[in-house]
Amino acid sequence: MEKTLPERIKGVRSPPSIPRALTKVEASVDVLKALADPTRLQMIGVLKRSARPVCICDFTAAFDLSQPTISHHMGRLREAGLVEVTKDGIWAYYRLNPHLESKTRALLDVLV
Amino acid sequence: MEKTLPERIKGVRSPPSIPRALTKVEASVDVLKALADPTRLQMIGVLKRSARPVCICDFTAAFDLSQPTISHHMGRLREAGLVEVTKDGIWAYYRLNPHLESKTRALLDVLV
DNA sequence: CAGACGCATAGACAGATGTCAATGGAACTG
DNA sequence: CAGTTCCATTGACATCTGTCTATGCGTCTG
Repeated sequence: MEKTLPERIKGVRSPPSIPRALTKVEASVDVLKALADPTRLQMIGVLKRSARPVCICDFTAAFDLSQPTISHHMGRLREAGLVEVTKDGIWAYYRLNPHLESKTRALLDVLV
Repeated sequence: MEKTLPERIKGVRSPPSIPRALTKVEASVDVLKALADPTRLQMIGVLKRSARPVCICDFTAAFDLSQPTISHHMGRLREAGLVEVTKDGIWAYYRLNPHLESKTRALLDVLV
């Protein structure tokens, strides 16, 4: 990774090409992987539109998926740094990470 | 998919929640899946920054991946409608799809 | 304290994904 | 025409991913 497109070497035939530097990209990929699932993208949409943190039990009720699956998806979003959780007694409330990088924020603004 | 967060039913304990409509999201997910790979995201970056179509042989030379793997990744981008190919004799030139939806275009502007 | 409840973790499993070597096909060259 | 070159397709394989059931853990309530 992180290479430069080469000049065409095999000069036998007429060479085309456009050399270019490749950019660092790994961080974006982690966020994209986290968002590249319909359930998780909808979850993020709900959280982004919600003024207050949302109880995860509401997602469990809203999607046709088991409670552990919902928990798994939210965990993926948490690992990617997209959401934060706060516990209140028995409940877990999730909200968008308020300290998202501006690039990530811009991404969400486009997506949801 | 495409549901509404329910009113909290189990009124035994104090209920929280924020009902909300979930949005259609499938199209975005396909694009996100196509972009959620470091090789493909770099490819898209190169194509986006390039004024002219880029020969796929340049990607084969630039990445430490086999030719079939590069071809496979470019195929994924093509299936997602992100790039177009034109053949010139023996060579294949790829460019960004010039008719991307504005939302997709905005996504790429944020990402690369 | 005993039971109920919300949520996370563990384990299992099918299907998708990233990678490569081998092959095939189209187009150019001599 | 025979050989070469570029690229896509195929088949194989290990890993990742999404899903479920079962279980465990912390918290509340009677």
